[in-house]
Amino acid sequence: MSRLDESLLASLPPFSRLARPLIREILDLATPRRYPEGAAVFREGLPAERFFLLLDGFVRATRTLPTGDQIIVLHVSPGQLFGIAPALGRDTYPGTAIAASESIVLAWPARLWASFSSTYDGFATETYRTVGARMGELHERIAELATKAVEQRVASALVRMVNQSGRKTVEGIEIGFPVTRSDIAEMTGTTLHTVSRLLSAWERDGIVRGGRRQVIVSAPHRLVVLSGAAE
Amino acid sequence: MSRLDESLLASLPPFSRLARPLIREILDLATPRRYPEGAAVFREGLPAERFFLLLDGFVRATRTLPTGDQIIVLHVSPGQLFGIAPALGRDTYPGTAIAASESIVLAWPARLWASFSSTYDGFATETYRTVGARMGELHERIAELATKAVEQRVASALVRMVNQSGRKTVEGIEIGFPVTRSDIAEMTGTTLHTVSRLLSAWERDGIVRGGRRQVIVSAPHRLVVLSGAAE
DNA sequence: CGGTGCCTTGATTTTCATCAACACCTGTGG
DNA sequence: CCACAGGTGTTGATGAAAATCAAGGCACCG
Repeated sequence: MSRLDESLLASLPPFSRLARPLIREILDLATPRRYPEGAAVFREGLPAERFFLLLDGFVRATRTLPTGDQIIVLHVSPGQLFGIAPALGRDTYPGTAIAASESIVLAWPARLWASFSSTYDGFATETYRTVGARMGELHERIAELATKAVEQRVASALVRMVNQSGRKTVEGIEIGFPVTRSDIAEMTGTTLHTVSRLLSAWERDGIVRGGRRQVIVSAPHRLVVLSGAAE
Repeated sequence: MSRLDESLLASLPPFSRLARPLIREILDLATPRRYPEGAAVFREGLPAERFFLLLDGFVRATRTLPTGDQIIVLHVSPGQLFGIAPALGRDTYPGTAIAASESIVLAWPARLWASFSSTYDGFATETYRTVGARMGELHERIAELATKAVEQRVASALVRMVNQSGRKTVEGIEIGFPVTRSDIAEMTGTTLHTVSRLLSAWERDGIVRGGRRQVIVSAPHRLVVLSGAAE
């Protein structure tokens, strides 16, 4: 297997304060892995033996309830750490991580967490900064679920995905990984029927263009308005 | 002001691994404060100048949306750290903290965070463990809001409060701080009308007894069933 | 070329927010 | 000490939003 290049990490927050030789050390401890679309990186409840960095692709974090319903908690974008249960003193993963599109990932054994955070200056700080940001998003989601109507929630979810993974096309901005109506329903706490109706209506209005497992947003600003975000 | 006793902290997770003299040091750096019911410990968006430990009472963390709606994110119980924005690399508080009942709190300046976590072994680890637990709760809440019906959500909220703050009385278990119907609505993303109707119905069924700003749960197990928790 | 997964659309039903009115408790100030 | 105001709680009537029930179509894969 070819050696990984240091530039992969140099610009990412947890590593940005580190000198090249240190990055080399860290990289040499990592195992690169490839996951095809739909493959699980780890599963809810299993021992948290590793933590991960997403290099390329998109990963979906889901959670299954005792009742059997599943919800999509968040999407991980390239450059982000995930599965950082070890950083939070957990010994099992709180959710399942599935590759939303083909993904390339670096994995480190959980026991290295402690040495990374004590040895590499800024590593822990930067990581906890992203934990803080993620908690902020969770609060946001809760607030949204508690107060907003379904239409606004679906609009928000699309806006979020566009911001995280949008790719420009001639038709508008395309969400960068396959999404089904049912996925969107699991993100917003509604049903695929309602999502389908909303997308159809928006398509008639020229706000989005939908395809099979695909959404292209042609009028992002109008979607933001629909989402009821702060003006 | 009288000197604080070391035993206050010795049994609490972030300090439990520390020797008495170290606890003394930490305690001498703390400012004790008292907040009457309804007083704000800190407010959303303000510079996070301090972090806190709740010694006695209950603190409610709320968040206000651009639209003006307010939601109650969580309740802090005695022995827990809160306002730990500094630990997550934030320089403002993400929410507002209000004393739900008269509360006694220790406050430390935010800049001490870094030295605490590097100097005192286990302090950071234990704190991040509680951060992890709190994230777990947030996931839980999201899942609940996304999949459960109002009745189950209200039942869950009561169960949570009972677990956190329940006091045994002759009539059943009483929630340990004043709660209005409207508070419960803000926790569950519903309206005070619906909460009132549910509590009335449950009172007829002998599951709870309600009073002004008070809830006593007489049949906790039946409430757990209603909440749709895992069996 | 049959099957499965994904999507759409209509009809019906349920849940819960909203609108509305009133009762009660508690503390305050005249 | 009483009146009254503001916060709290109850309950009924109504309507809108979204889930559920139902049926079918289309695209992709083996």
